[in-house]
Amino acid sequence: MDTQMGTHVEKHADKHDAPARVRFAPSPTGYLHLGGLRTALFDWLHARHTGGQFILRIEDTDQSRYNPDSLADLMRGLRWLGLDWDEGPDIGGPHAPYVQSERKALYTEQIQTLLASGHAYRCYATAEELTAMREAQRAQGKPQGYDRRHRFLSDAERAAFEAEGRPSVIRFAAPLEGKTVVNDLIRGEITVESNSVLDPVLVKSDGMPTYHFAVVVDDHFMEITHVLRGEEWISSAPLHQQIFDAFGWEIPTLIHLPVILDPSGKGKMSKRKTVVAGKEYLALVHEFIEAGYLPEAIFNFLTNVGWNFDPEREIFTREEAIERFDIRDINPTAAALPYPKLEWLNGMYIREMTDDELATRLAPSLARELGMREAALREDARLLKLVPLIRERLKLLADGGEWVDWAFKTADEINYADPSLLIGKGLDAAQSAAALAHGRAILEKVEPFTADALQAAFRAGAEEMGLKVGPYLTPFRVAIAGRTVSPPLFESLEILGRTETLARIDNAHTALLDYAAAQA
RNA sequence: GCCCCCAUCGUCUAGUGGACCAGGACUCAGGCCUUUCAAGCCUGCAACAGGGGUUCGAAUCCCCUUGGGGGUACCA
Repeated sequence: MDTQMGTHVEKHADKHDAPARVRFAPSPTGYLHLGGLRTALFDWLHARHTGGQFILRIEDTDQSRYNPDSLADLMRGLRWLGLDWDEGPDIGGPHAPYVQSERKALYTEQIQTLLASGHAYRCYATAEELTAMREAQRAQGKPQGYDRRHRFLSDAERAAFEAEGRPSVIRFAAPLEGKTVVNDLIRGEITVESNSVLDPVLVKSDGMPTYHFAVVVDDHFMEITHVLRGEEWISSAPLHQQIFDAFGWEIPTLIHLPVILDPSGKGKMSKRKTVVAGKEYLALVHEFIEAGYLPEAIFNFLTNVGWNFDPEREIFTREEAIERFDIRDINPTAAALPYPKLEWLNGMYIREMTDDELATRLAPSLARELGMREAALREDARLLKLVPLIRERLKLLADGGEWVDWAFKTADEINYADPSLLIGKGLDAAQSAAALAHGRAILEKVEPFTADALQAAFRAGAEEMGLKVGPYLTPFRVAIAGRTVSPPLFESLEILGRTETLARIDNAHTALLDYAAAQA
């Protein structure tokens, strides 16, 4: 940290360096996606950087959209990335509860202030009435929005509606004149005509607050200092500003984060996986978890979209990110996620792991794929021997199975559906079969049955047959792994052992001869 | 339609008036290495949206145009 005092260029600390209270306030309507996780990450980074608090608050004022699986998914995603919260629905805190539907009494109490000061009023318009209004506006090419028809009701008119038993909502009475200025830390002043805020609903007819009202009340009472949220909220920021003003409260510092674009670069990222040019792009956090992405990689990746750790360095730890993160450096430009870079990063993190770490991280999904118990797999000697062979070949943990499954099968479970794969480059079926037979003799007698000894013997064998090493080895590779692409051959043979290896060579040899006969 | 936000390589970004004929990373192409595939190393392609200003000097400041995005609910 640069803390040179005494020079005239000293960086004076301002309020954005003080311990901040930052909330992540999702609505539990669906599964957490990468855009939401990025917002939470920036919230968390700022809270941790300043030594403040990261608060989780659930915005469930729309009960019709409530999804019971959502909260668990959300918390799982945050925990997976290591974003621990200091206050939240599960752990409570000084401003509990942290679920808006449980805070209804507070909103009901607070709306009285606005009603009394004339900053809010009851509106009795029905849904049908409002729909008709909008249709008429559209037909006339006018801006659509509430026309304040009940803002200036006389006492008699109001009494008539009440007597009728009409349900009502409470609307905000926006200033009719002047301009409203919203200050966004990274975008500067955003100015709109005050009356462009068309008296939105604050309290619905069921008595629940709308988002706009609840967010202001909660941010105030929870003493939130910084609000980081998606760019899609810019247009409602003037309303929030006006509500804060109506209460006479100080608005938190606002930072509207750039939206995350679709991988195609067109429009906001979808909450479901999208396919662009035949490639599938994931969107939900649980999908990334299941696909075998590492939280370290996602953390690193997301941190560098909309903010930049260091122009000359791509890989960094979370501690380093916390140290350097500064909300003032957030970039306001919308961004498409560079997915190929994420894969690269994931591979980088995999390559940094020790054998033991990688084995542990691989075990759960691999055990499932192999039909083994995780504990049994973790103790299986084969796993630890395979890990160094596949480490630099893995992009995702979930790819582990296709690299190592052959080692856990028996000879009869390896099938050669396409025997032509057993043929080495530049050879024909007969030559490859001959190579197999030739190598089989080596495998029978080589001592010890280790990678080094096998390598020496096979190199000599290739020379003996007048073949290049690559084509000579192909039949063996496919014979033991069932694929043309596999971990290094000699180490693989050592893991398999002599007996099992010979069984596979024999099966492959037979398959190849049958194939040659069929061709002839 | 109306309101608002944004604008550097294909993508993520550095750049806050001169150190920039614009730096890094991913992707892509070529090469080296090599038992397959990777990894690693080397080289290369590739951008300041356009037009006006301001200034001795603009990627950087201002204006316009264009393009992209967001919003326009008793959803968040």
